[in-house]
Amino acid sequence: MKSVFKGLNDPTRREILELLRENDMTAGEIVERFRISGPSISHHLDLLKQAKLVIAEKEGQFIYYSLNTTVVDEIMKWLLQIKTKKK
Amino acid sequence: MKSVFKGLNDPTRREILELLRENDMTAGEIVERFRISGPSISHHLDLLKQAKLVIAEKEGQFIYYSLNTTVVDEIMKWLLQIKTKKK
DNA sequence: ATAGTATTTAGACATTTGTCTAAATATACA
DNA sequence: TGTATATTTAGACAAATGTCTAAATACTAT
Repeated sequence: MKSVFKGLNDPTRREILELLRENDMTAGEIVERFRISGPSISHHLDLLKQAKLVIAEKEGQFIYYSLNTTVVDEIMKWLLQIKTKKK
Repeated sequence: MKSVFKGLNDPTRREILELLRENDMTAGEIVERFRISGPSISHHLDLLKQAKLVIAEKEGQFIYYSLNTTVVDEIMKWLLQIKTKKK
């Protein structure tokens, strides 16, 4: 939960999630979309992975990243709970 | 949007939101619920206010804080969008 | 084996963040 | 007016964060 909020709290990471909504992508393809260095993107991908917001799968020399939306449900549940004020 | 994610990215602030779900509270009442100093809580309240997650209303020497859930809708919308993968 | 490509790991560095204490501001009341 | 209460503002400081370059690892193909 904590790691999910952390994962979402960076514009680059949110943009990565938006990209992955369209298509699964390799780390390299993701890097191409940003002006940030490869290692920095790799670090962001690691945080997203820790938050279980993405899944990484190795295919040969590439690593494919894809969205994992099950964790998003948890956050939505929490937000919905907050939304139902008692008073 | 950015400030909302930031607002949500701290356990103390999330706990404050959960408290305010039950009842509107004064700054002092909120401080009592934590072991953190008054100024620190005040700072968290300020961030929540900037994110428009809470509303502050002065009543005499007290300041009442209450939830503002309209911003939560925005986040939920974004999350829903992420959830609807294209591929 | 060697060289090339894809990606991550390591380490450094500036910025942001969360916390604190001390001081300032605002209101209530005697 | 003066004192107590409620809350914020200011400034300091350690820890966390996002970025970079250089080096390491893993796989492919010549």
